Amino acid sequence: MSEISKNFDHQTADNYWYNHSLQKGYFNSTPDEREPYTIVIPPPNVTGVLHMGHCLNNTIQDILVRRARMQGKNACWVPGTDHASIATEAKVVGMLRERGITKSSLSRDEFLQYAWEWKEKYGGIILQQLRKLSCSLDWNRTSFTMDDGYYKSVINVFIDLYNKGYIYRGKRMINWDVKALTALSDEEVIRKETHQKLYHIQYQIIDEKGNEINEKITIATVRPETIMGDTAICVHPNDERYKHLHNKFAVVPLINRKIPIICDDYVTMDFGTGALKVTPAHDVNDYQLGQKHQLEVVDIFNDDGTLSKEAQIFVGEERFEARKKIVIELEAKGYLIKTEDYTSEVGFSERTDTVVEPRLSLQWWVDMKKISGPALKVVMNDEIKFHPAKFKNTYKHWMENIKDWCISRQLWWGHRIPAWYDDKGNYVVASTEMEAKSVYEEKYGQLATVDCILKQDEDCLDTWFSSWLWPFEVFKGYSNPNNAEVKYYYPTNTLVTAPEIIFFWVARMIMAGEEYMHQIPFKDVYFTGIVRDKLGRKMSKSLGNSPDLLALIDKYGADAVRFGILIASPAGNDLLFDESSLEQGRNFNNKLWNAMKLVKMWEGRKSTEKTLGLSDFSDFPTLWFSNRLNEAKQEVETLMNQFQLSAALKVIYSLIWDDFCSWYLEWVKPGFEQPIDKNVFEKTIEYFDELLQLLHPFMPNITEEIYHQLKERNDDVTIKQNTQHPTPNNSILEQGKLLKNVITTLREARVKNQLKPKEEIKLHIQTQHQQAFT
RNA sequence: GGGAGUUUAGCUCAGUUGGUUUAGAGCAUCUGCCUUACAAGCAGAGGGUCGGCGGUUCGACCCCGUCAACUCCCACCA
Repeated sequence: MSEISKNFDHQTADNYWYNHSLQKGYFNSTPDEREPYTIVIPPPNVTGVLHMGHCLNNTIQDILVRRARMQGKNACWVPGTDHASIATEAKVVGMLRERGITKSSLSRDEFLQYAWEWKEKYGGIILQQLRKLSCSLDWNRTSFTMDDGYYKSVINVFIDLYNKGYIYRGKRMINWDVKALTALSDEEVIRKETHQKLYHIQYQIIDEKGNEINEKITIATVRPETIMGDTAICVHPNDERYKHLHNKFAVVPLINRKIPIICDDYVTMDFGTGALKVTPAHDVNDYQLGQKHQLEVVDIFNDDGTLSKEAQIFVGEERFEARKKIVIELEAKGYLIKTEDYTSEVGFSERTDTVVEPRLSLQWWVDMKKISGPALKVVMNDEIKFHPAKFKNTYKHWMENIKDWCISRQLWWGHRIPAWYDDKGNYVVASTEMEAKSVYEEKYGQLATVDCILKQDEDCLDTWFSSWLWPFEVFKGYSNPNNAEVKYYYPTNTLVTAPEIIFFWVARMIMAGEEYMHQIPFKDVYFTGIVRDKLGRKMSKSLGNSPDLLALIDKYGADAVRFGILIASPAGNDLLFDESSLEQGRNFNNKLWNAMKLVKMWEGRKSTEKTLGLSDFSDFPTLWFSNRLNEAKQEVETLMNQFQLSAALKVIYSLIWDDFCSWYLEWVKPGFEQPIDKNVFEKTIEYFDELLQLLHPFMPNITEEIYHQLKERNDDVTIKQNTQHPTPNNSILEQGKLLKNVITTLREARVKNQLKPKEEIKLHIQTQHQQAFT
């Protein structure tokens, strides 16, 4: 060991000791006779860079895994990345645009080649960053949701669910992202309060024969550009104002289409004018109304949100441009009779932040009622435990009102849907073209002609349709359910994830686990808080309030970052991130470092004589501290078992700083250049070791380094097994408290009465102590 | 509109099946100290009528009611 520096140098510790443990292969796992402890990482987006959320999430996982490893379990933490179809495709499209290439000028294969190149180049970044955070992942097991085997399993799961009748193809109202040209699930739509205008538009009434009568009806709408898609006007059956218009017709302004006036109690009489224009192609509720009343569906939009030929007017205009223009025209022609300000919630795409367009489309769906059955039960009966438990309510509510899952995405980057179509719209589901042909022939007879080829669906599957297999597919559990690995590692132990993806991911993993492994995928789910800034705002790129994590690691060290984020992270609550907690972590590092320096100074001054420092009160300090240590270990054990990691760290922090450094070390500290009792010295090293072991899962680098600085040895803290913790002796602990009080009182007395410091205190302690303990 | 949750020191949070807590911790603040481990430190100090009101009780931060504020989820009236 080199000379001990004045302050702790985190960079040495971060780099050296972490690489050292990696080289020794401590983090690699293979099945053996030990009890396994398994965590699969929530795979970050392959395009991602480490942010504060990852930092919190992965620090927690690393703590759990390291602790299990130190308890002698076979700890296995599986790393990997998610192909993240929408996010990645957007990045690749952006990259191509910078090079002057448009996606539409490329073939599917050409595009995918660029995408894979991009993935190879940048896809590993986030995993490297996890190393910087000192995460003890089993790197040999790194998985990717589009690895060959994984890809095939996803496809086969689709085929299997289709054959079971759980997957269907249906025309449904979906959320359409006009920028990404893809369908979005409800969960990917963010509703925002938006200021709008409510336009009151007048429609001419005509009778059954088509003759104009002297009557008009006024509807209120925020979307005047969709009137060309109107196929009815709806009023409440009991609304006296409109009773005389039942069974009459109205004329859509500007395009003069005749539409019926229908009645439905869906309409709210006192909202707007009490009359509703019905546009089945462009509104979810209107679509349902349309189905009920068998209305015509007129789709007036193209994929990209411009008006189609069906609109008849403003064809090719962007939807919001068209809105402006149509308002002008309606006003000019006297149809617009009133405009009022109105605020309501509008859906925005989570990915592109454009206004979502409700749209009818043929999509692939999973019938969730058929597959979700056991997933509710295993959470409600605590077979899978949620921490904190309050998320059970949220989960229950969603599961009981579960809706079908739209799994097709109009993207190229992802798992291509294994459906094959002929030119008449017949289709079959099969894993390859060859297979598709034989299934086709079985189902529909011979292909009509030799030229008539089957064409594969252009769409990809939703990203979550691959990641819901993650807990078993990283062990090849679908393709080979009886392989030794999956049998050993599955079910995994703990899932650590964000509450935001409880439905996207957690619920669906439980369903997939039950469906294919006939077992739950994990026993405990720990939901972390959301990382917010000091002001309580969610961290996001657009706000620019997300600090550069790697810069923070450089500045404070990985251990300090881990400490800082965890100490500020109360169980079950959001975390308000503030750099000052990292400073606290750095200071704690330094405190430990200096405690080590102090103890090292005594090394050459061991004496066989009883030569206690400040006090001469026999063996009390060691007796007291060993009991205090055991007490704290029990507290930590209890807290860790309840997933109260932040509280456990606080216990360790105060054990080390207050009890060990401020009390114990001061008590046994010999006077300047005085010898120290050999026994006490050895005990002190022993306590220090145990403290390092306790702290190691939280702050692996400094504990590893001090462990080796303290004493020459052949092993590492990383694999050291935590020692037992006997029940502490309460009367000794009480005596310790008493003694602390006596000393504190004396110190106060010193301040007030100007007593001399050290010698006076020593004297007083000796006499007071004898009174207290003899 | 429906559901869940929160409200304790400047900030972030603990807390008790209701009685040794005259309500605790960390951070921040203030005061004094560069005392041979550590100023990234040490020794002290200040700071809360436990969201408001009412009730149950010998006794409530803890239980009940009510009001208020905030957060999240779900559904949504054009």
